[in-house]
Amino acid sequence: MALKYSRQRQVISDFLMTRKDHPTAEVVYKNVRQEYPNISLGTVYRNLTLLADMGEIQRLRLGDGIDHFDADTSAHYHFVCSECGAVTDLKMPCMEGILETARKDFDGEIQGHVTYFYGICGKCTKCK
Amino acid sequence: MALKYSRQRQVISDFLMTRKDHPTAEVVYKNVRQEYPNISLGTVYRNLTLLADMGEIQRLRLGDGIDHFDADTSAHYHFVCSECGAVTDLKMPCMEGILETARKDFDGEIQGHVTYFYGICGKCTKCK
DNA sequence: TTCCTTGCAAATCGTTTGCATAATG
DNA sequence: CATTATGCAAACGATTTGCAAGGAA
Repeated sequence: MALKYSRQRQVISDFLMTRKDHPTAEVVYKNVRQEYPNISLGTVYRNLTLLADMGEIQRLRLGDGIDHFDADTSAHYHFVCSECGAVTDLKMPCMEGILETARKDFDGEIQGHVTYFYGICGKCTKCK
Repeated sequence: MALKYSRQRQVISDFLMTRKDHPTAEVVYKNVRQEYPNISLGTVYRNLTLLADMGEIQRLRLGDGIDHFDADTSAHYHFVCSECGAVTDLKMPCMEGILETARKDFDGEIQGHVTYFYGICGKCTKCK
């Protein structure tokens, strides 16, 4: 399955690079559509999955049941606002040693961990 | 909305107490059905949601897109096997201070965090 | 020409909901 | 009797998939 170039994939990838708000497939679709009106939702999903599998982007599952995508593939943590659903990056360092701790007393191979934080974002806090 | 007793809710709750493998709604349904053949999937979902909202059980979102339920409501971490999907409890202590760390440099209110580990469980490691 | 990609629509999957009926307090 | 809960089936929202047509190597 050698990969072939596709304008659609390029546009999707480019769009994601410009955003740091971790958009959903639907949001990617709506935006890419402005510049590429014929693109279909299926194509967006297919390419997001493809890019994620290749490790070019990150798929985030943050508890709201909707997948979010992030062009920043470095290890970092996220915050999800329970009020507005906004997803933002946290500046905190990746927790080293957490895997070692988890491996203690565990039968099997622990490869990684997923962590995200939730609460009320700055914007929503002020609007109350 | 005063709660009224229901045999179905009781059976669902009882069943969950006997399991430590964090079953999905579907699994709860299939099992409860043996003892209560007329129960409907909708009722299972409604009651699981109800019990979770009351804090009697925990709803777990572990990245596989399917909700898992846990009768153990104490704070503890989980491991998900990428091979067979099994969910098990980890013995590691809850990470204190992680919220403090996350709050540094953050504009907004961080209320909690979700963490789970993934990899290959002991059973799957041996079967290769 | 090969075979990867697309657009479109239908299908899937987990979950929720409307409604008439049954059970609880 | 007033309400909450149920079974059933239809509705939902996010995502996937089959297929014939289009585009890249």
